[in-house]
Amino acid sequence: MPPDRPYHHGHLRSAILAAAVDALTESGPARLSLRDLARRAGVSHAAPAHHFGDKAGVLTAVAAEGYNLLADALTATQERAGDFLEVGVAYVRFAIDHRAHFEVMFRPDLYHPDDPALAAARRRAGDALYSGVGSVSATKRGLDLPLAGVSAWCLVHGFATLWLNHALPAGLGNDPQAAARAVAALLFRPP
Amino acid sequence: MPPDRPYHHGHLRSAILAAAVDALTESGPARLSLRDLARRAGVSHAAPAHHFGDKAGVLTAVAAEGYNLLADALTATQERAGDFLEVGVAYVRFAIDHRAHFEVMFRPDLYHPDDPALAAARRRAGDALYSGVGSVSATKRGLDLPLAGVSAWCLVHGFATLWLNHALPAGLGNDPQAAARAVAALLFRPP
DNA sequence: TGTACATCAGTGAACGCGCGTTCACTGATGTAC
DNA sequence: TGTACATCAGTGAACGCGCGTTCACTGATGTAC
Repeated sequence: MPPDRPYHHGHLRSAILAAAVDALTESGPARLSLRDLARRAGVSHAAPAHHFGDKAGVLTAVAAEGYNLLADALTATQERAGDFLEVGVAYVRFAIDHRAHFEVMFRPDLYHPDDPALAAARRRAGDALYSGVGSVSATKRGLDLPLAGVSAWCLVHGFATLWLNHALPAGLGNDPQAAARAVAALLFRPP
Repeated sequence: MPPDRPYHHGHLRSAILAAAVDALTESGPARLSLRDLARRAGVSHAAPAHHFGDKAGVLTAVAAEGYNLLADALTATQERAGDFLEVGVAYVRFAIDHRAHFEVMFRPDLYHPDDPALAAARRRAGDALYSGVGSVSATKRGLDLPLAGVSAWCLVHGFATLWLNHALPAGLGNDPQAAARAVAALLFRPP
């Protein structure tokens, strides 16, 4: 009995990508398997490798998608709020809303870091992050601008990572955005 | 032919722990297998499970060891330098010198987070980290003390994570401690 | 000091499982004419 | 508009591998007497 589906999937690439995000959300990168992605996408078990080469190929696509989503989110916030503190908060929100992407993006050992599409997406996100640095108050105090940007990035990245791993003190409350705003204000808006 | 070793290992626990740190350093937690640890420790493949129960049991011991090492490092720096900036730099140094431990410690999904020995070690490290916060200049400026501590922690944790994943701009140079000192000074020592 | 015995750390053969990979194949698509 | 054919996305059976787990077992240790 032939399977109840057309021979050609049509959107296999995006179907496998969506399956990967689901699987990553459920169990993280360590348990990801191509056969599981095939099962989720309803295709034969060899199809994912046929399309992406190997597991790292799938994760490269996930990371690239993540960097593009992050760039979009940071740019939108910068344009809307025009405030670097809010861009930092948007970074934290992205990490929590797109945990699967976020957990892959910063683990280049999991994917092909030289992939052109990935590199372009990463550059977009970097530009979006740093274009907001101009508004950080550190500038007005004559501090080294790129260094201030790195410092801000480290702070929000550390916050996001620790929050996702339930490592931060319970006293910070349940709202990650409010907590991130309070924690980041110390660096972004010194008195 | 019987194996060329005594029937009772004598220090199996520490041998497996050392093997785990080696294996983690080489390939990370995702590729860790009990059979590989047994091979490295020169014991039968079922021995690690006999001792630690399962993989999470091994990683719980690794995490506990890591938190104790971190507590030692932070306390020693605080006593020697008496400067919270240097405690932050010591945090970064620990992450880089003990990458295997560091990568496990903040991934509670990998181990048994309620293990008593682990919880005690984590408390030691937390105390060591926060006992240094009293010297951060934020205090003098009337800021919320615990919040300043969290902020500092996020910054150095983010720096360490991003540095380990080669995500930071190349312009920061090759010396992680010097770079961490420069980046952290913006928060720890506002002008 | 010697003997008997309980304990339990560690063994090793066997098992079933899910995995990635290979490879000859299938059949839908699109282009040439 | 119709036919022939090349392309190639996706199939599915088969493979070997390393894994965690089980379980009857071995033998060193330490205690009781």
